[in-house]
Amino acid sequence: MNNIEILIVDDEVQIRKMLTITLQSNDYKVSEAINAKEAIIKAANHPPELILLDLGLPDESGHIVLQKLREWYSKPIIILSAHSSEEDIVTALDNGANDYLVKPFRTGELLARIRSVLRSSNQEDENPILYFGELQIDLSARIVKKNDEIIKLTSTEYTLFCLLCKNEGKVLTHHYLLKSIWGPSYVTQSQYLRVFIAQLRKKVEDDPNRPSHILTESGVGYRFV
Amino acid sequence: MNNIEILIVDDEVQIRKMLTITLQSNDYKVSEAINAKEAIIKAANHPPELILLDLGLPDESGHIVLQKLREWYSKPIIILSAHSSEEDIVTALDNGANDYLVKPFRTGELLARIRSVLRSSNQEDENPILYFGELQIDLSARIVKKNDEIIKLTSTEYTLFCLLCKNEGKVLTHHYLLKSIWGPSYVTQSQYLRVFIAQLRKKVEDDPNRPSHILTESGVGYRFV
DNA sequence: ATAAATCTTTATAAAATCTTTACAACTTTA
DNA sequence: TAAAGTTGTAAAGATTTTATAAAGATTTAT
Repeated sequence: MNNIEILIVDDEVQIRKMLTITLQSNDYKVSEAINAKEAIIKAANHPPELILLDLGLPDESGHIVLQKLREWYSKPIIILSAHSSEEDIVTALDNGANDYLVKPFRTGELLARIRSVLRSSNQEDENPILYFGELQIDLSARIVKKNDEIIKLTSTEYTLFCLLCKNEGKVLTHHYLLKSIWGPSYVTQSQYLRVFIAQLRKKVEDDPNRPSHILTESGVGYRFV
Repeated sequence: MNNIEILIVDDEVQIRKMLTITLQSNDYKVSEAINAKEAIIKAANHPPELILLDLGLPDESGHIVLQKLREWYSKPIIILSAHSSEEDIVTALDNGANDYLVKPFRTGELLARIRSVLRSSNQEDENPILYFGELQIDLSARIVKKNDEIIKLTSTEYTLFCLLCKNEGKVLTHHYLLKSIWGPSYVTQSQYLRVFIAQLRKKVEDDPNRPSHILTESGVGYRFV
């Protein structure tokens, strides 16, 4: 079970049953509505990740249900309908349906179309932000803040700082840092490291003379806490 | 003309002609490719907003073209195919196609499905106007205003500006910007970017010498705030 | 077909960053 | 504590990156 919930809206019990079995055996969580009224209520009370909507409902046209849902519901809606007229299809798509399948449809195709619309609706990017006391590093935005103010770091400074932060608490050797940032042919250039560590401390530390985050491990390397 | 460009990939001249006329009369800008090789090259050199891809190409299967495109192209691809087998449909959808239409298709339905996938790829249904201080960007109308006055941006300038605005606060690398706007074969042409950033600043910033919105992250890329 | 607009390329000045140097300050060890 | 080895810092010089204008090429509109 992957916890993706799909709401089936259809008045025919055989179709609901068939869809439910198909979807459940493909690890979706299913809920059902048998008419327009119930569809609106169920969608509102417990919004699913996707809605499969029949157009031929007993109490109200599926087109109306679609319009009402789209006033607030922005996740995918796939129309399943016995009507194959171009007018129905165009109307439904322009009212915000993400796809339109004519009954009888093939199960594999339905599942593929479900995967397709879920894929394109779930393109949200997660934003991993690291927090260390007054410091925060937004890796996807490539931004470092101290007390909520942006600190301007050069490309190399940022790379070095990230490497230290990602290995919080660990001692990173001169050798390792030089190899990671400047490449294997620079492992002897310890002076680079000293210059950049000093610059970083000047920007990041409250008192660069008594660093509280970037600590020196004499003879070995540096450690971030 | 709304400047939304669609690439038609089909080896049959009648179909290309029909599609071109249909799309152009609906205000789309059209380019054409007659085989797999040309499709890849044209998409890479000048990425369109949407690709209509025939599966039956003379030099290589459309399935392969789809896979190659999806390695970097993230905008909508709609398959147009004479094959209606479930296997073809499922394969194409799982390879990243956004929709699959069986030939012969109805023109109105094609246009509705194009509108549908473009709508969900732009995801700005809720708030199609972005505000940043004195600037506002109407994504659906493709209009940028500064202090309520329309700023005239060329197509490329607008695409670049949109990309920056949609990722407000994030640093976008040269590589990413070049790949998104000019295609993967232009990732080394940083000078393009500098020229267009300069032009954008001249139009958008109060003082182009001291930009307040489009910031430079030296050695990395640009950031919009 | 011509004019206008836009894109691409080139050249160069300015700015930012990196590298190197010199020396001061600190740590470790005997 | 003194000597030796390490580390920190500032600043000058070298290099890379960026900004900008403008000329040439291409595309688009009339």
